[in-house]
Amino acid sequence: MQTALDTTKALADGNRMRVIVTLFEHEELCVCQITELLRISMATVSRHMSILHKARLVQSRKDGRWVYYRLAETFPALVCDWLKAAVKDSAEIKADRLKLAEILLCDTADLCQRQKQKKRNMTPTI
Amino acid sequence: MQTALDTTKALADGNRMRVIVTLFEHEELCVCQITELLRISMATVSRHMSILHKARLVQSRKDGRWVYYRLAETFPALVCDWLKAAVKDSAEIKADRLKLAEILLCDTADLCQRQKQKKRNMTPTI
DNA sequence: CTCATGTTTACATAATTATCTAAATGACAA
DNA sequence: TTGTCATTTAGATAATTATGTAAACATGAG
Repeated sequence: MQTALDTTKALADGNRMRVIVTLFEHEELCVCQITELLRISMATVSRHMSILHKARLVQSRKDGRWVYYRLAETFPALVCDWLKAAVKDSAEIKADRLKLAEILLCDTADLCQRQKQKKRNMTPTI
Repeated sequence: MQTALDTTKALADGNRMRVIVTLFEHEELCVCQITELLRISMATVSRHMSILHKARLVQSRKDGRWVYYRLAETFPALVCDWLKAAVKDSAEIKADRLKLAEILLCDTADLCQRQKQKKRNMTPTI
């Protein structure tokens, strides 16, 4: 039962579900692209991807300094079919689709820069 | 996406998953039968069933003082098929199968009594 | 109605999970 | 090597979830 439970637990988080659904439509995404999509810290994205990986829902490929994630071949086909249908009309998912189209227009390296940029532009508190 | 998320969250707990899998094989179960199976407090069982109900995975029927739960017609068929296959060889689920066979031999009323009995037999701490 | 009984809800607490910042790791580039 | 950059891991904290006890609710029996 643990394996099935790992699967449901991995999918029981909004951010992780958004990543999975996005991967239905885009072969692979690197961490900084996902970070830009979800707008949470890169460290948190990394932890989410690790949970998805341990549940064997995604697999990763390292290309230089970048790590790309894609759906794993072990992703349960029936769950995949169900989820695709279940989120078809979701407003949140539609918004992600548009957002990702924008993100894909950017160069990957620029995206990562953008993360840093945000930090530098932070108005110091106090 | 929220509906899909409610589904995965509802299934992302060991006790709730055990109940669902048990309901694959038994048309309906009352709260005290589930309580006896899971060996947690009746109040907690009630909350778990409420979560499953809100996610539209189970439906309930009231018969006098008893409440019976069964799989809902809205339970996603693909998830059902996946889960059945995924837990087929689970030791935990097999044990539940045996345990439930025992439970079904008892009269429903007696089962509830048994819960009380346990309390009375508790050796008082200090 | 009153009482006993099965279930649910309220409240408090323990356990788990999500998140951030900062430090560590691994890989390319100069 | 040394520095820089993308990612991961550590450590701390906030938020969520699971659980038990006790009180409230609902229903059948006398």
